[in-house]
Amino acid sequence: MANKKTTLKDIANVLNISTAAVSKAMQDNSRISDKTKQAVKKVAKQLNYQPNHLASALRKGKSNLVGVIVPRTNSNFFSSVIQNMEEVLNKNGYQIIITQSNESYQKECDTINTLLFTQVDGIIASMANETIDLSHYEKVKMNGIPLILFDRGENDLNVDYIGINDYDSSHLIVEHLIAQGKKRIAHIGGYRHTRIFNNRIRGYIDAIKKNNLPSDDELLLESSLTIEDGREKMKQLLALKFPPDAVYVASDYAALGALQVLQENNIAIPNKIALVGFGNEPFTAMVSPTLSTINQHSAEIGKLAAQTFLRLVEKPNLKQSLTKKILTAELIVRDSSRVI
Amino acid sequence: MANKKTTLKDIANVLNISTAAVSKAMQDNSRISDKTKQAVKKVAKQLNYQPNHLASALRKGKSNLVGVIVPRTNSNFFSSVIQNMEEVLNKNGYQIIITQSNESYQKECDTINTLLFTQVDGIIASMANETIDLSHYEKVKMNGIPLILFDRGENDLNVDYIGINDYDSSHLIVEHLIAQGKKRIAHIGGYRHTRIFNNRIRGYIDAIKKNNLPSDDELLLESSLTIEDGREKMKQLLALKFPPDAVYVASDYAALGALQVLQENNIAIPNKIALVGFGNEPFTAMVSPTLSTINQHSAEIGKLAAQTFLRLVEKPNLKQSLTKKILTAELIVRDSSRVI
DNA sequence: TATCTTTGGTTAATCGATTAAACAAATATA
DNA sequence: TATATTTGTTTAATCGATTAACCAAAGATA
Repeated sequence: MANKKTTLKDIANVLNISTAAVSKAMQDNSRISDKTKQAVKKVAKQLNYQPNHLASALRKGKSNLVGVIVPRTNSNFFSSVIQNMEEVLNKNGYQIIITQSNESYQKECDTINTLLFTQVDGIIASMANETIDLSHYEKVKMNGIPLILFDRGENDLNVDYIGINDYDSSHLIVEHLIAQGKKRIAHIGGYRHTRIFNNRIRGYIDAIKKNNLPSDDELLLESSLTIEDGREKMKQLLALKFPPDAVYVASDYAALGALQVLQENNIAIPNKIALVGFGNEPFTAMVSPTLSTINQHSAEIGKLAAQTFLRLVEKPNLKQSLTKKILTAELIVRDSSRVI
Repeated sequence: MANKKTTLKDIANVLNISTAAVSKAMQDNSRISDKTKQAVKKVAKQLNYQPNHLASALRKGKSNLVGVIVPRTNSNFFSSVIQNMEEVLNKNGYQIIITQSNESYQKECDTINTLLFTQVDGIIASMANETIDLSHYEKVKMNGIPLILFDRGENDLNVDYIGINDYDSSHLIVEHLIAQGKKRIAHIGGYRHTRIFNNRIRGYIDAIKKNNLPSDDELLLESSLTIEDGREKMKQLLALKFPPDAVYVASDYAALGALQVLQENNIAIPNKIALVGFGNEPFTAMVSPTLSTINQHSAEIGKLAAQTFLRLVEKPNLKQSLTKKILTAELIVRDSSRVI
């Protein structure tokens, strides 16, 4: 039994017809007789025929592959976005190639090269923390394939973006904390150069001002928002002459670190210090006390990103422009900030 | 500015040489003069040439793509395995396509079809919980490309496997719990038809017997090991006439569910009931009390799987056989089971 | 000087599927 | 009956990169 893969030609030889006829039969072309179609399919099954995707992709100029770039797959947010994206795309005949940037600019560049090299039909990405320079993304645009950003995007690229209203989310959180009687609210944020974190910071500052609360520079910290960062920054806040009575952390992971530090110091949550995270990672409902957070609608984002790609990929002479789809985030109040 | 992608032919036209010469120049073939090579590379850069991977893959009969199948990407174990696998493979010129089976047999079949269709050069997989029938994996073997299993494998497939010594891990855990003075040890396990869970169950039973402890059918439960299952099964154990004084859970997620139930019932951990999980997910070090667990060496598994693939893919007339690489798991004792 | 080697390419076939164009036979239409 | 249309299929070109085989010119060797 030869191990060679079966090709259209093999089927054609068996039936003594042309490969063209076989190809058309497989596609149910109306110009091929039912008799031939049935014969072709029967032989195809017998020979365990697997179409060579490379060949058809080369000929058709389409790989039916979509590249997906995320900072990491191991957060529930990204993994859920991916899963929903995949569902929509699979249904429409596309496969996805998932890659991780690990928050590294260099890895993101490499990854984009790889995806272009693999001839993907489009790229759906969420940018790494480190990324400031955008030339690698410009390269994607120059290639004429759709580029869709989600969550971590950048206006300057002038492409489609799907995300939540980060600015308003900060208002939601700050006003919720004020309603709980909190007066000195700190923010452990991400780095300003990332648009979403910048928006959360701006939202925080404006909400503080709007409500006539003290806006103290000491209360606003930037970090990469890992668990370790959360611990570090929380310690910093506790060491202040006037520590905050509430802390809004721009990521659930960092919030978890902050939570640990509070518990290690036997600080009553939420009475002494209230805590709110961001992202609605599953563990936020599982830690004790349960953590208030923002639901980012990951499933919806995944689906919308996929649909956007599908819409764009149809357009022959693609010329993308900044098109934002902003979902309304939802505050989930749990024990860590429910004073009552 | 035309949006068409540059091909070798475009470069050849500019320089008035053959595409063959260009192709060879790009590969630093010794039969091409340095002058030509430099000229080619210069023009290639100017025209922003991106080699068409489909074409070269088709011609060379190699896609340099490796398919990876995991139940889900959002556990730290799988995400870490993937990351390490990716590192090794990237270094050797391979890209990976990550797919998720979502623990579904049907999705796993679809996924394999997709990967074969995409002409991957090999598949590295960890099987879905649901999977019992193995014919889709047989199809991979018939295709003549390497198949490597990790963590969730199956001897009957006769391929390479990388995992830990699950059977011995159960002994480690049971004996640790006995050392803490525990006498009635329960096991919330996975389904027996999955080899690794079966091994953990066998290890548990044998360790119990070996140490002359009561082996009570009520103390051994099977489930899919989600958080929800953990909660459910823990409640079941608490409802027993003689509840256990220690519970060994075959997954950290289910252990977390069990932990919640214990806390909701104000049961002292570990004094009244000790708890041990499996997998060393990061949250196990973050919950309170911290959760004892088994380190599965995810990084090592990822690297070994990748290396195994690289070794196999070189072999022209591949004929795989059952080759197991078993790593020694390590028990991490934390507060949930440290009685002293 | 005659022959062999080396250098630096060119030509043409190939990977497997797709598809525009051509064509013969059967059927319909006038 | 003559012409037009439909049906079913074949031929041949194509996607872009690779490579075996070939070739001409320059340099080395006897």
